[in-house]
Amino acid sequence: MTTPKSLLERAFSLLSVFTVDRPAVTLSELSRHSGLPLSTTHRLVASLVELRALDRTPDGRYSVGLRLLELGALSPGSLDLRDRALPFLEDLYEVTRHNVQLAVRDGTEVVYVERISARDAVNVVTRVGSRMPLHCTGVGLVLLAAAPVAVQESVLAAPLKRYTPKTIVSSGELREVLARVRRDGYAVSDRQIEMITYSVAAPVRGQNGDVVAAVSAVVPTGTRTDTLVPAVRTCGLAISRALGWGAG
Amino acid sequence: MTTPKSLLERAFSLLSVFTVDRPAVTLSELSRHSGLPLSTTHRLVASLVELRALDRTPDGRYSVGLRLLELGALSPGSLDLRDRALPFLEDLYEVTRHNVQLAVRDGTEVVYVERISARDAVNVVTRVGSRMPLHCTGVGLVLLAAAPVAVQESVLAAPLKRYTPKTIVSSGELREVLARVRRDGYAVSDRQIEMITYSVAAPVRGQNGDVVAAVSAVVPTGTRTDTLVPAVRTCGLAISRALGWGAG
DNA sequence: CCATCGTTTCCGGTCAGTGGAAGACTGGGC
DNA sequence: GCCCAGTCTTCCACTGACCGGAAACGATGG
Repeated sequence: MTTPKSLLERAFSLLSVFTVDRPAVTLSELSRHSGLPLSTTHRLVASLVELRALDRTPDGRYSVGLRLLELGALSPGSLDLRDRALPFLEDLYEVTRHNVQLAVRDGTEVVYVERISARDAVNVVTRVGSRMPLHCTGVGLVLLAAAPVAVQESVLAAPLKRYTPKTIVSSGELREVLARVRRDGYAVSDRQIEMITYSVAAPVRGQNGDVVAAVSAVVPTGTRTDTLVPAVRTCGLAISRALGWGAG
Repeated sequence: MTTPKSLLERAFSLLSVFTVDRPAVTLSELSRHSGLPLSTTHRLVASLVELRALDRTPDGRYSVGLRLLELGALSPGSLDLRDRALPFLEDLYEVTRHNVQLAVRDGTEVVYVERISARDAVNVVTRVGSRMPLHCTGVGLVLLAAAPVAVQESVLAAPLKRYTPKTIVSSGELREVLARVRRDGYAVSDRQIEMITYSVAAPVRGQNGDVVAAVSAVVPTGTRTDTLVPAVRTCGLAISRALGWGAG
């Protein structure tokens, strides 16, 4: 959308056309949404298909290629973290029976790396690979509380997006919440994204003790907390142990 | 590794340096393994980091960026399929308690899209995003049996890689197996990858009835089959229904 | 049959990308 | 402390890969 210059920028602005709501598009749609001239789009798309970064669907449209899934699976968090964490996420899912999520921080955003949800779970907006701001989700709060000061200040300085009446939008309040998260070792995001859900999140630590990820359970408003908090915290600790925290 | 020419090819040959065994590398390793001159590597890597396709780890090495995870999550199979299938995979996992996998076909290979495995499950070589040939895995056989004739012939014509003494390497035998898979509606891969496991796989159909994916359960050799086969087939049918098979 | 929308091909100018070389930085061997 | 080997970063003049307007091609449908 912005004015791209280098070939790589152009290529990525093409890839950025694909979204959850628009997983397959025609060549001219690609051209329009990316702002690139049609012939340029055509040439670039051909190269990307050649490289399997894009796939041509039977109906002539284009979609993201499996090569990118393959590469994405190598991103930090997907490789080691995901594999080691999955069994414990399963355990947590057994207890909660709603939604269980694993996320890492990328800059000033949360990226979800894994998610387990029940067929009849409260519908959650997040998916694997999707992004959310740090200030309003359970995992976001945990990750933000453990982030470098520069990142925290950067988030606190920017306007905080409101999702519901309960969303924290005051930087002062957010500071307090973060302090509480650090003290307690877990975060609660109560109806900050949707008015029908709240989430409890706990940190996951790597070998050197740094917070590398966060686990959370998302449940319908009204579910009792007393068993949920220990379950989520235990899960976070278990994954941390599996990652070598407190060992060599 | 080949002689790249266009910028995109160069960029992808850089990305291809990353593997499961080598998830983070230094700049000069990147240069060496990709065969690109150091300065070119440096410039390209800088652009890729700018675009978040690569990340710089704290120790100065590079790893695949979360942007690629995000994009990969939009690939066909990851988006609709994965989300709809997950709850049913959970159910199947409850029954088997070992490994449950969901895979799609990409050319003449299987790409795993989702996997659930127990902490103490038999160790399986596959991961999300990883590839395997079509002739020897349960999901591969299901997908190959339903693939266009051109793909089948292409696989049958090429030499079939042997993994264990039980791996099918004769194209004649493979033809018979494929016919059986089509007739029975499921596939069994008995110790064809590792001598300690076998897998049962069933097709997943999309709205128009085409096979779009395959589910499988991987269990230790010796586990009884009589309950496994119906469970896997049922799971395949359930996911197909969730995808709109047999409806509008 | 023509109009419309999407796709593919063509081609000369030009500027983004190239990569050798030289300089900066690190760490570790003695 | 000094040197050296390995790694990373910066610089810059050359050049061929990329650009994109235009025009041909091909469906669809009224």
